[in-house]
Amino acid sequence: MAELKSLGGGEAYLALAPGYGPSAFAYGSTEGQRGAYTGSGGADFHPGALGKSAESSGEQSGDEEDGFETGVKGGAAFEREGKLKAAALGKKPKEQRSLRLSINARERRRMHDLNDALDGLRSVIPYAHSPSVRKLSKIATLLLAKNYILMQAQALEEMRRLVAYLNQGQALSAPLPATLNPFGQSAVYPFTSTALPGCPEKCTAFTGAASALCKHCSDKP
DNA sequence: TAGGCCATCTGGTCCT
DNA sequence: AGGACCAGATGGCCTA
Repeated sequence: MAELKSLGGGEAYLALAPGYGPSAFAYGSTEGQRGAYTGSGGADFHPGALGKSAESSGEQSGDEEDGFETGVKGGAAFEREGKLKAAALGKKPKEQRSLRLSINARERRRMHDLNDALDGLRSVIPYAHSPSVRKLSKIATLLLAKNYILMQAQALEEMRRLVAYLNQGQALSAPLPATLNPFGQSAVYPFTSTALPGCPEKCTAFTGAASALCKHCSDKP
């Protein structure tokens, strides 16, 4: 399984473990050649209909074709098992098959929704969106998103500290302490509860309103 | 050809 | 009972 690189101060926050890095996605093929729901069973799934609402509401009429005529795994086995189970449940094989098709369609829709959500996630992750670059895999998307969130939280924390520091009336020309250097290695994992001296008064005094960047101000009721 | 990634089917489990 | 969620299995496509 992929291992995330630790999130250090100036480290590339979107780094992925080997095999999930950008180079792994830059091998030319454009998306759509694969992963367009043309898998083993999807006999007549419409590749263009990736829209969630369209997918979810107007379920394709190809459910009846679900794998049974396309040689997909489980066809004959299912027929056999279906008959057995149908007998056990007191249902006709036809009803059982219909139920199975319905379940399959539901599961397919669920997975499509999941993929739509992943597409949405990809769209907000900063990486090379280019026709020449293959889209992120699912696992890479999740790992990248995690790192991105951590990076954002860290940047927010740095900003809070910077604001608190400036609010203390320090001269801007003074060298920035190492703990406030956004590019330093002293970054602390987000959501630290470090007290900011004088923050409650100074934030409001300086801006006239509680600072949205100040953890303590935003924590105030 | 092996390995990675993916879509789909399927049965089981849990929840409403 | 029906739906949602999950994990395993299977087979297809693509790249190195």
